Amino acid sequence: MKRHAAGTLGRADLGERVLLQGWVHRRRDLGGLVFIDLRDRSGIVQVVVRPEEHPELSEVVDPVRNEWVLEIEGEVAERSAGNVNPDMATGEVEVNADRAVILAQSEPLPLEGDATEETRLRYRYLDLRRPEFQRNLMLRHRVTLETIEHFDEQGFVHIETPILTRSTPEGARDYLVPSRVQKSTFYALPQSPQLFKQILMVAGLERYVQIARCFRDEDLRAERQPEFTQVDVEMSFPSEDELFALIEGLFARIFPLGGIEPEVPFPRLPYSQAMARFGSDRPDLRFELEIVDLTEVLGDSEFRAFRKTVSDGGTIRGFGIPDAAGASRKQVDGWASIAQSHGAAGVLTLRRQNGETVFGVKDVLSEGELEKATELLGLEEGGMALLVAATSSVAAASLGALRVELARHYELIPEDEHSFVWITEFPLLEWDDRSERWFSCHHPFTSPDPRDLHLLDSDPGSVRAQAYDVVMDGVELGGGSIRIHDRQLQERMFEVLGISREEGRERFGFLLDALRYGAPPHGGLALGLDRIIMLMAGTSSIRDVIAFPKTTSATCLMTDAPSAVDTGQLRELGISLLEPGPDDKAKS
RNA sequence: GGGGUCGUAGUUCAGUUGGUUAGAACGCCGGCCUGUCACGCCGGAGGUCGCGAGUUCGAGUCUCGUCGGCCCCGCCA
Repeated sequence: MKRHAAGTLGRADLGERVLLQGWVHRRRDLGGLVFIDLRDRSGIVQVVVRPEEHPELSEVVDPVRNEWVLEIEGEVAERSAGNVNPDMATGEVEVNADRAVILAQSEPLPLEGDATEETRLRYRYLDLRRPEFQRNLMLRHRVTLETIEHFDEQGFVHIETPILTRSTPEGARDYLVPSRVQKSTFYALPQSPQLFKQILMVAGLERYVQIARCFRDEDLRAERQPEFTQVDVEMSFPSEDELFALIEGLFARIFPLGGIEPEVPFPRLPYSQAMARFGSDRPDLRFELEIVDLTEVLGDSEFRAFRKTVSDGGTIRGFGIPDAAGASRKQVDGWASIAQSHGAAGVLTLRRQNGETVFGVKDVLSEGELEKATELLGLEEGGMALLVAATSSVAAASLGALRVELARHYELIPEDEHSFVWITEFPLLEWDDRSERWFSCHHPFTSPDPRDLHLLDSDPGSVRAQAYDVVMDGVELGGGSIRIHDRQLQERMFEVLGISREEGRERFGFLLDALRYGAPPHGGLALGLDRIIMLMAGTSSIRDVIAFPKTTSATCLMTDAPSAVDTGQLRELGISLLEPGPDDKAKS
């Protein structure tokens, strides 16, 4: 007999003989009557065992406990009116069992629904049994399929690129894999298939897509794992508009699977504006709290901290929050420490109460200054503004973080709304004080904006890139750029980045070579699949949409990876350890 | 690398100013129960208070160190 899906049974199956196989979700033994909620991937159905009618069956079922695996045969029956369970998808019916086989026993689970994440990660296979996890993984499956199909329809080809590749020590730290055959050399796991996809364009594939695993040996966050999945895209002869439309089309197709209907096309916001108005290159636009520049208005005030900041080239910025004037000293202190963690000295408040604006520090601002600030901040009765005086980047970072914190605190975020936005015109380069050189904001193959090309030598910091990010609800979902396809320009970029001719040859020679043989204009982007699913599933950590994620210290609690290896393996690789491992048992 | 927070029964937690035998719920074990659906009722077992030092007559509680989970900063071209 064919196996039936427990969660799909209903009135349509009345009188049907069914075979069920699944887990005992819960067992209720009333003595002369036993109920078993049997669960499989599709859901749960109630099975009834009547010892009086089937004594032999009763004997089988008697020792059964939660999470044992059973095979049940029986007939689908209607529940009498008073016994219907309206909270259950299959609540109108039940299965009268006449045969039962124990397929597997189970010890009591070391885990309940509300277990700590540590316990849940150790017994991941048990946690994954929970319906919400199964839903998340099935959603991920669906989105992956739809994504590949979307790109297929647009003429893209799914191509796999190497996992064992070469280290390109610009950017994130590489995961290294020692070569046994070539002693003392290492492969690196790809941080992204960047160079390969560009080379595929040179190879004439024109349109490439890959569901690609990427690896970065950097510290973790709720939305960052050492290995993660990108929807990696590259196309020849592109325009930004075409690329944007392609991704908007994808989002319009996949997000409804999570009950979200994006409005296309997405608005576009230049990076400089995003930083100035929202203090972030991934602004959450579901709420206002827009940042205002008060340098002009307050820079000349009696308040010494303001004067000093401005004379040192800094700025004074802030934003107003309606109905926040009643915030306690303790709350403001908490916000100050958020600003401090981003490098600011603290925060200052402006409160609008009883028709006048009061600054946190008494008697240092003139009435005119207060008036102008009130107007610029849009402060109304009962409102409060938080101000930060600092360098432009510290002010932006602090206020950007506070903007999100305050919106959460005052519940200004409409959780059922969503905002998609393209952040465009990223800077090409960023100065690093420590190593005293320019670094690429995106990567060294990003094309400068042709309009700014003439500034490349005279004022590299103000050159814009043909680079863009796509952002949803304050989360960066992906980013990309139009690439350099001209060898001379690429070599010039290396020069600006302080990468010598020899160095460039050694690290990226194959790309430079490829660019000599008719490289088409090309560009693309990569989307963080884990983050997309996370937002669709409505969770706040990508661990919830990855079957086997790692902890914040990059370990796997289930497998205990990474682990020490025996000395024989190391010897074969020509490796000796400077420090003994954590559980170095000197296995040999 | 830095900051915050948590770690007590199989699980989730409570545990007062340091003071007798460390509690609860769920789970587990035994018994009863024919319409339950978080079934109910009666009884029982279960603890290296993450680990290691220290202070003290006495430490789950205080101090230092250490390990681990989570969040954040740095980092993530």
